[in-house]
Amino acid sequence: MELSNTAYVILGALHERARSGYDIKAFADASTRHFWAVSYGQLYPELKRLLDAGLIDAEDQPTGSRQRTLYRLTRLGEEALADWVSDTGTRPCEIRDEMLVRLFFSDAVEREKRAELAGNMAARHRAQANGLRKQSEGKPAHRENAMHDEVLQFGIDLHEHLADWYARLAARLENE
Amino acid sequence: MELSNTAYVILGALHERARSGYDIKAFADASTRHFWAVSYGQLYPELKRLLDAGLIDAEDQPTGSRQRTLYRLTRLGEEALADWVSDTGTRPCEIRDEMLVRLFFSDAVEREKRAELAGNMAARHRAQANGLRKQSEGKPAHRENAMHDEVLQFGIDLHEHLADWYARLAARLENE
DNA sequence: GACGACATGTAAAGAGTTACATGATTAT
DNA sequence: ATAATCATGTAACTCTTTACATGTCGTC
Repeated sequence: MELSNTAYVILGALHERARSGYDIKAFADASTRHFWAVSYGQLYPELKRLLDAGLIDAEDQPTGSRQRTLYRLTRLGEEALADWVSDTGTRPCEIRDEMLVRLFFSDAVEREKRAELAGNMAARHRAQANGLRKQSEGKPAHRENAMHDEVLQFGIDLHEHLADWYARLAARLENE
Repeated sequence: MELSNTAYVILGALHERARSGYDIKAFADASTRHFWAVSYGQLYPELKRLLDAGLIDAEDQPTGSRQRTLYRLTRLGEEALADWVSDTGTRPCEIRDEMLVRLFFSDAVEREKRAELAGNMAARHRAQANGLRKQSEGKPAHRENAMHDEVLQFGIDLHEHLADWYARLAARLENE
């Protein structure tokens, strides 16, 4: 049975430790968000599917009268995750950037608008780089999750590159 | 009435000149594809909506008995496009990269697999950079569409950056 | 007592892809 | 001839977001 990529993000989150749905969401927001976002609308139905498929187990663990379901990987789930990660086949990297579409068609508007748009894009990526950097400063490196740190650094470098690129463009457009 | 971003890509394509649906798709594939892809499944229904909304005109222009509908912007469509491009407000840049998700969780597999994955990602972006470069080599610069060339160069630089980044990671993982 | 974090979920809508179906024209 | 390109479209499906609904726990 085919699993969605989001399902594998869930399996990956549970590979580290048992988590609640809320916790999985928090994990994704704090780590995969910049290249794979997950919303509650997908998360909870997906957890049900993974449970039915026997890839995860559920355990009730309420705090007082606040309900809480802890999920953990089954051996089957562990295997499914390992198999999936082992596939090194090429897949497309999808980018959808509304501001870049506007920039692409911005010959239709005045130079000032174009420069402003480019400047805002630079700021957007600078902010994102800073947000990711703040994440990386907090926690010490874990040997068993070295790739988590690599990918975080990847995001910082990427958004720094993008911020620099748009800043240069904005400067050129301002002095045109 | 709210238009989708894809609708604006269509308006933008028609801003340059009148085009058929097929031609709009070819334009998008050759220019906006690397940051905003468009499929036939969206394109033709969207053309109908834009027609109903009065933002574009349709003219029948068959070649022999092969049907062909040429679309062009109305004044209303021209205004809608200019208004949309003039909005410099910040919008998120969405990235969804399945291979990067695998890389993120690849602590679960052997070093060789990790290195192979990173190497394949480097190759993927190198190929994409080369594809975009080929596009840019063909045609001479047009003053009235300067931003088209800027955004194309943006794509080349971006994928070159990504290819370099993953190549360095792959090298590090191989020598670990 | 109020606020922020913890916690679970659904319904509806929207966006987008894939696969299919059909047929004409042009270049090799 | 036959393959590539030009050309139009739909149906089914998948994915994802948004908005809503509900309630608890810990802290200021």
